[in-house]
Amino acid sequence: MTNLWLILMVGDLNLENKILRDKNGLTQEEFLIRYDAKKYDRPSVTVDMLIFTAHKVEIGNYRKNPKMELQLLLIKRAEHPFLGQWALPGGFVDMNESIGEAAGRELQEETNLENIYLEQLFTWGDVDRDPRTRIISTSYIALADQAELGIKAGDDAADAKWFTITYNVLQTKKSMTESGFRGENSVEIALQNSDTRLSSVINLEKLAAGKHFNKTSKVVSSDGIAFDHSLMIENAMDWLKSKIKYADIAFRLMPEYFTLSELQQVYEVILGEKLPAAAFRRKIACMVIKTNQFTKDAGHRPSALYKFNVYWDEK
Amino acid sequence: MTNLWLILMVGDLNLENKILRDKNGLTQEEFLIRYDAKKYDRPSVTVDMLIFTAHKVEIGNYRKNPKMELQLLLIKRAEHPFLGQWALPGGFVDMNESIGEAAGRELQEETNLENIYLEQLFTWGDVDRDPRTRIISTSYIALADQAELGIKAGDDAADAKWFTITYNVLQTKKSMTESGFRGENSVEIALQNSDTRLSSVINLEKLAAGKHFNKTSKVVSSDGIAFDHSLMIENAMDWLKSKIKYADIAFRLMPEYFTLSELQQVYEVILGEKLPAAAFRRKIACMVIKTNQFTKDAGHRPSALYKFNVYWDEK
DNA sequence: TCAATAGTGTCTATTAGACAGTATACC
DNA sequence: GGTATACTGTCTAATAGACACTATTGA
Repeated sequence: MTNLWLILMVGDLNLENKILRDKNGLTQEEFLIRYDAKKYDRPSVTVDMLIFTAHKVEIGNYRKNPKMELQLLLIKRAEHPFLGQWALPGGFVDMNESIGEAAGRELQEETNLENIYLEQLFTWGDVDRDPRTRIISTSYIALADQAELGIKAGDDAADAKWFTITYNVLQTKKSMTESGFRGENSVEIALQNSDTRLSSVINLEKLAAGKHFNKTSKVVSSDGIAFDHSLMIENAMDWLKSKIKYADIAFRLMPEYFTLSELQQVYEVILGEKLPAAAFRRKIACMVIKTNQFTKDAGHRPSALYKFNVYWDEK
Repeated sequence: MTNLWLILMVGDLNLENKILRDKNGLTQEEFLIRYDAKKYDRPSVTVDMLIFTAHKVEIGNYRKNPKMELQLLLIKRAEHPFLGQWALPGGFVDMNESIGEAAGRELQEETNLENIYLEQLFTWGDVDRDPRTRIISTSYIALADQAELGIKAGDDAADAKWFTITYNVLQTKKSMTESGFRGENSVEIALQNSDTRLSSVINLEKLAAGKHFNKTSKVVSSDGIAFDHSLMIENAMDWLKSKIKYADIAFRLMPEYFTLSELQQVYEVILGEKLPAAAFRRKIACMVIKTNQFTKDAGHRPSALYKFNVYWDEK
């Protein structure tokens, strides 16, 4: 049934193919009827979701601004393999949905949110990355505003929880080789919530020889994080750190109205460094629109509320 | 056999899992023995290679510098589907190789080159993107120096040929909507060699509403290009255009020794615009090392030869 | 009044683009 | 000498960081 429909569609799109015959004398229609999709072993395909949000934590001082934290949604595995460990939300791609649709569906199942920022990051295809069978997985990043979030556990999840994530550079090494150099960085991904702390150490190596180089990342230790998900998390953090410099991804973590201080804190928690306030305000001025609203009860001078300027990029 | 080995490996890596039992009372080992990988239909997985090189074309004037062109390797399909049309080199991922290894293998089969720049771009997972069966494909970009290239046809290829590629913005439209705006660009990907011209027009739409936006790309016409490969090509060109601004990818297209004018031409052909020479030289000064060699027989003032500075990024 | 943050103004150093001007080969 | 390209110097405008300064609230 499905096969027949496909043949018709392709036939329509490529009229000239109707008369072409291959080395066996078959037309495209005849070829497709005979095509045996089960001829080769096939891997399973899944999507894994990196759902981030920015979370304000109140500090016990009425004067002080709340502290901004970056959070990631993880699910405690209720099934083998990695039973009891924490994993990224995700699941198998159905045969009748695109991988982007699968990502959207998983996101909806976990957060009840549609229409939020969602982007494909990377496809993980190591042979032994899943002990069940050969599974290839595409990671997607989703950025959500805390205000509109609600959490619903998926069917293979005992528990879904937000973890505050920090990216700690433990060590950077540089050494010369005969033909180039070797750079070795080791970073810790720490995930913390009220009752659990997860941690993974990853070694990032850059090996340059002549005009070529090789980059590898290896898990040194992974405490409580399932599969190769600590690599996916490191990859996503790295993506955030670099993309925030030239794109508007920080705004996907903000509510509709926000202060420039809150926005700056989001930049700082992702980049892992303090930024000079005056320069920051000048630089993002073109990306925001000032409203005539102000914060209240701040314990100090109130702050103007801003909105994202959707047009900032369109000269 | 394979299953058993996996179980042992996972057992070793996750000692605490040995005693954990799931809701059916199974240990991880027992679960994995019972796991039926054939339970669900699975898509096929392939890799598609975007192999680029920079090619100098002599001009019939002894004084004039040769013109730099960007070239892409395509293969004329000898089999259904899309028999007789041109496609990116690629193939199925074997069950015992990672997708990165599959990309490296395909690259080696097509160009006889190993150890050249290779990076994953995007995974294409639309349900109907291949008329044979559900096929998910990951595109990889490879950048090669023309000097070290040799071409060998693959087994499903009647012919492998280099095409000069140009990226032509046909139209840009911006219009306001109630809640945001719509940006519509239409670009032509033209591929030309001595006896064939291929062309595809693609519509890129950016739809912004409130703080959210959606990007879509659609093939308007595709003349002689198989599958969704014109989308892959547009995606790769876009990637080149943006990444060349902050990374050292241009050098992957250069031979070991090159002039700054040649380098500038590579930037210009990728960006599709002329650059001011003085500013260009200042900006890339930190990425190159001047040698004491010069070009000869140029018909005009000779040019100093430079090498890539592998350390440029490592403060 | 003061603690804490919000927000602005100015100086300096850096850098990109504009553009003119000099240099040097080959015919 | 003329053509084409190689390469440099200088002016200007824009911008990031440094830093000092002012503004505004709640307790």
